[in-house]
Amino acid sequence: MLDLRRLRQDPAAVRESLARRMDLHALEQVDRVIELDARRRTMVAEVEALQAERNLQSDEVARRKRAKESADDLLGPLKESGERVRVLEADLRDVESMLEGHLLNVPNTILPDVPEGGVAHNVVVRNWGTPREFAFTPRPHWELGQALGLFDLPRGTKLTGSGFPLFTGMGARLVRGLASFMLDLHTTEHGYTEVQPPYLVNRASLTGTGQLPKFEEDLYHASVDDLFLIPTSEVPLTNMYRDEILDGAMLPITLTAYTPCFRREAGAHGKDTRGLIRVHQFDKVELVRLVRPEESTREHALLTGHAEAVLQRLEIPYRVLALAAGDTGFASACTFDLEVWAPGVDNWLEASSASTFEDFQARRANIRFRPTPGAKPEFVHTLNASGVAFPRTIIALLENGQQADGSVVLPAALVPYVGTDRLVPLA
RNA sequence: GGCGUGGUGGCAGAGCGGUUGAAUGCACCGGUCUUGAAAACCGGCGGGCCCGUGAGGGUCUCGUGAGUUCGAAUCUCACCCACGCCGCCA
Repeated sequence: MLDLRRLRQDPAAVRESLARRMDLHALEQVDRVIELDARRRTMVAEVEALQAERNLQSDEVARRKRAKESADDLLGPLKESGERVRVLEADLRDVESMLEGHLLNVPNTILPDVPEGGVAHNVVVRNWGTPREFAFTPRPHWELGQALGLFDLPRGTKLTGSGFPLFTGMGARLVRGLASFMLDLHTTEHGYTEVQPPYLVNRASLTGTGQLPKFEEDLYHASVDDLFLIPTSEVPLTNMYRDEILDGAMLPITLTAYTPCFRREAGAHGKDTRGLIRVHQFDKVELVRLVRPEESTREHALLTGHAEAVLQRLEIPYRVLALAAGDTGFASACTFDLEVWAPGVDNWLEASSASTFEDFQARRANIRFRPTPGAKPEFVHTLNASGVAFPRTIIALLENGQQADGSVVLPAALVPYVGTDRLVPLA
C-alpha cells in the first residue's frame, strides 16, 4: 500500500514510478485515489468540527447535571446534530472504503535502479557456474524422472489433476533431503529462525502481503471457512507480525520455512505443461526478512546471496536477473530472479525470486517498530526470497547431473541428505 | 457440534452511563543522587486520522459491527476470537 501522504506531496513522482510498470490501470487507480483522498479530507474536517461542537455541548450537559441544574434546552439541538453526524459519518465511511479499495489495487512504486521496459528487458547481472558440455543429447527431466522412478506424474494426475506431482521412492527421498539441506544451510550458516507455519491463511494475511484483493483467482480457496491455501510461505511468515509494534532491537527478524505452495496458475493454461516446470503444488524453502528501512538495500543483496548459496552448494549453474520495471511483481519495488540452467529442456528456469517490498507490505499488514525505546513507531521494510523452489531445482539437478548411462550424479552437498551420490535407473 | 467463562494501553490489572484515553503496578523514556551502577526520589509515557511551518489544536479508538441515549469501556443485539468442560476424531 502506498503512503497517502507521499502521494499527496508528490503525485507526479509516484505516477512516474508507476508508469514504468507500463500498467495503465494502475495510473487510473492512482488518480481515483488522489481524488478520493481530497474528498475524504474535506469530509473529515466537516465531521470533526461538528463533533467538536457537540462534545462541548455534551460536556455542558454533564456539568449542569452535576450542578443539579436543568439541561433540557440543550437536549433537542444535540439530538438533531447527532443525526447530522450520523449521516455525515456514513458518507465518510463510504468514501473511505472506496479509497481503501482503490489503494489496495495500486501496485508498489519501482526503485530507481530497476531497468526500464518489460520482460524482454530483464538484465542478466551475473552468471555463476558453467553449463556442462554434453557428449550426448541431454534428456529432459520427465524422461529421467520416469526412468529413475523418482516421480509418477500420471498417477498424481489421477489423484488430483494435472500439475499435482507425485514423488516416489528416491524422488520422495530427494525432496526430503533437499528440505533438510536447505533448512540446515539457512538456519546454521545464514542465521534464520526455522518456522513451521499454517498452510491455510485468512483474507487479512493475504491482503497484508498483497495477494488479495487483486489476485484471488490465483488462489485455492476453502470456501466453507473462507481460508486460502498459501501460494508461498511468504504469506504466513510475513504476517506473523501483522498489527504489531516491534522493539527495534528485534530487527532484523529473519525467518525460514519449508512448506508446500499452492497456485492455480489461472491464465497459464497450456504453458510449460510438461514435467515439473509449472505445477499447482510445489515445495519451497522460503526466506523472509523484516528490517529497518535504512538497511533494506543492503539486506536485499544479502538475501539474494543466501538463495544463491543454495544453488552454489548444489553446483547448479545459474544466472541472476534484474527484473525490468514492467516484469516486477505487484508488491515488489525491486526483484532479482535466480534462473537455473536446465540443459534437458534447453532453458533457464526461475528457481528463486528475491524481492524488496520497502514499506508496501508493512503498511498493508501494519507491521511497525520503534527505532529506539520510546520513539514513534515506523513501518519496517519486508523482503523475501525463495531459498529455493524445489521442482525447478530438481529439474536442474537431474538434467545437469545426468550421465550417458542414464544415471544422475548428485552434488556432494546432498549426499549426506539423500544417502547416495548417484541415482540409478530402475532395473 | 453442545454448554460455560472471558476479551481494557508493551505486559499485568481496576473501572458507579457524564472532567476516564482510561486508576494501580511492572516495563520504558528524561532527570536528581552516585566515581560508576543499582536502589530511592521527581517528571514523562498508547495508537490512528485531520488541521498547523511550528508550538499546538481537534477527532476517533477499551475484540468487530450495529443499536439505545444529549452522552457508552460501562446497557442491548449480532459476529469474531481465546480459554474451560462434554461429544466426535488424528
